[in-house]
Amino acid sequence: MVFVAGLQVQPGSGKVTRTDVARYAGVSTAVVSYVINGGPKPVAAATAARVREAIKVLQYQPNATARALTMGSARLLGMIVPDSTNPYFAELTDAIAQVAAARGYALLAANSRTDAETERQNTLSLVSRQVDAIILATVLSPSEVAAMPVQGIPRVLIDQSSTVHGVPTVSTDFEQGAVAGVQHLIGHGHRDIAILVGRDIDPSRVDPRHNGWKTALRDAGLTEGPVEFTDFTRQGGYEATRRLLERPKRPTAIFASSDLLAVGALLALHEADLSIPDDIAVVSFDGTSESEFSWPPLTTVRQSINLIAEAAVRAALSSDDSEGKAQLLATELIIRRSCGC
Amino acid sequence: MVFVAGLQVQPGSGKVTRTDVARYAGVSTAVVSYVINGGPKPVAAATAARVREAIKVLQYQPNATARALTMGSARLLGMIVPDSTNPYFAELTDAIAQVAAARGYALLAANSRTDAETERQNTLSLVSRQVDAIILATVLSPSEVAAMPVQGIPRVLIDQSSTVHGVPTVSTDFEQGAVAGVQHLIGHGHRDIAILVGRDIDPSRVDPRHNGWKTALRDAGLTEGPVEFTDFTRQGGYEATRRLLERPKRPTAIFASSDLLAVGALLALHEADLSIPDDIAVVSFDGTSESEFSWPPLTTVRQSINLIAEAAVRAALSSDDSEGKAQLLATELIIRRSCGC
DNA sequence: ATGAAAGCGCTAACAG
DNA sequence: CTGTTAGCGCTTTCAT
Repeated sequence: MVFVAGLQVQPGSGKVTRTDVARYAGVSTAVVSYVINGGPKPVAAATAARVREAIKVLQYQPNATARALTMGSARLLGMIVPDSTNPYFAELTDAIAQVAAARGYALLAANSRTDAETERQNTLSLVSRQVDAIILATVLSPSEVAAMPVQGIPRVLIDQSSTVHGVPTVSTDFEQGAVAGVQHLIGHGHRDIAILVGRDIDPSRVDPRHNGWKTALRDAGLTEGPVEFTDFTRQGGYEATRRLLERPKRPTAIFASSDLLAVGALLALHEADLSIPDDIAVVSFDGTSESEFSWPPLTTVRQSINLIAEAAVRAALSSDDSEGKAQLLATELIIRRSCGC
Repeated sequence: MVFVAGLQVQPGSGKVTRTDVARYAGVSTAVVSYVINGGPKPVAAATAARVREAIKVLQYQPNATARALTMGSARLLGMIVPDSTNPYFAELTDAIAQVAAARGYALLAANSRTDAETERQNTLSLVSRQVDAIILATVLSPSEVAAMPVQGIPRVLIDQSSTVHGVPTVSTDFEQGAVAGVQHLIGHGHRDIAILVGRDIDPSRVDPRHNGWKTALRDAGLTEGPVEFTDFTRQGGYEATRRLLERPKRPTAIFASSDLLAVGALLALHEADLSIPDDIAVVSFDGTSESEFSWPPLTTVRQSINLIAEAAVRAALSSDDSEGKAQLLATELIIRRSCGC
């Protein structure tokens, strides 16, 4: 315990409030606010210096909770993803946190574990914590999303193409990306191209990547290859691929709708002693770092995580509805060894 | 807009406060608190029912910020990791969030990007947000950690063996784990075992896994194999392994001190057309899901993420200093194909 | 069993 | 340029 100028001071221990700083600097609490926030009123240079000195000596840290109560904003963004350990979402969450931090916002991320009820709870929790907006990769249907009670907190949908009335969407153009990936395989001469698709909670919803695969095949005059639905995990990709290999006729190429699925597929293929890409070629979707270091490295349809992060945060923080539309971001085909180039 | 019992109600839009609920239910705000929190005062069954009805109709969500101000706790835990996209930390963060959620706490996670200054900023940010505790995988030295002004907020160190006075530590027993992994390689007959180690910001600090490797080698009467320091990334593992392969004498086995490093190593090995485990065996550390799906699947020293999460949250939330010590958790050797078993 | 009111730390309108 | 004060939404003591 230290005594400074007759005041009892315990740097770093108990909570130091703005009142302590004011007393130490011999000013009112308002003045402390003015110097901390640079306004709204001017403060004499000498006074400001005394306040700053007091802040330093007392190791004062403003209480963001109190500030949030007063201001009606905690400068906090919320985010919900279906699987926070999926590298794609891990990278995306990180990117969004960086962009948000640059604007002075922190990111409170939640994991719905691909469960509707958990997502609802996550949403309620974020709402009660007064986040300024929620960036949401939902597992709910548009009508269910619309029905959530969010106290007027803005939301931004990511990672899907369907739209919810009044809720802006920022997403990769899954369908076009899938078209590009499958066309690349077709360009290699493949006629029998399978697809691995994530199973959706809502069976009526179709993955746009599935549509893109169909489109590319149809446009090339090819018949649709086998389709395997599975969990959006490495294990899911592994199991789906094993089922694929048990079929009477083996496809010559696989389009996996995520890196995770592709990584699982690779293992199944290796275990079956198949050579990649000679016996069977693989193209995946996402372009996470993991796809770069698999064996063989995956040719992949890369989503631009940075652009999504930028656009999502901008949409989340823009109060004007000028951005109330759906934004579709382009993909980039990354050529590596798994396609046979 | 809806009118209920003469009151103007807009479910889901503007903020509904406890005052609105009280008015709608025809009670005082105190009573609303009593029924929401189940105390501290009893409420007549009929009154409670009216309040609950009002909450439902108005879609009232308590304001956690205001509650935090009053209670002095936001029921929020903070966490800082050096790389949130490293699957190990992604899985650990998720596990901690689950454990925290079970106790009614949310988790605010930050990424220091292995940068000391960023970690300091992250810490300050969490402190000002009044988190109840900070779970920290630090890149700072013990004295630097101790020097941080944290306003008395408790911290728990994870992912390291060194201790900071007064700060409890929960960590895997890195050294023993490394010993087990290297011994396994020795048991396979390897005499020339290299190690891949993460480069530390603080060069004076040695990775306990490095020590474990030395110990196992010494105890077996073997000379130390080559050591490669590198970034704690897949790319880092890749580059380190390429350097390893350029050396005059190639080791017959590699101990990688993380899955990420091992995955990078695998790619370098494949590119060099080396057969794993025949030409060169690999054992890694962590036991993330990624290690299970690489080719070949990695024999790995698994950290118990769930135990770490449990212990870290318990330590973070226990005010008594009974847990003020260092806890070292045991590892488990997972045998897969990369070691040659 | 219920209500009135103080107070958590901060901001900003208003007054000097 | 500086100070006083009301109020953000909630909890809880103290009255009734």
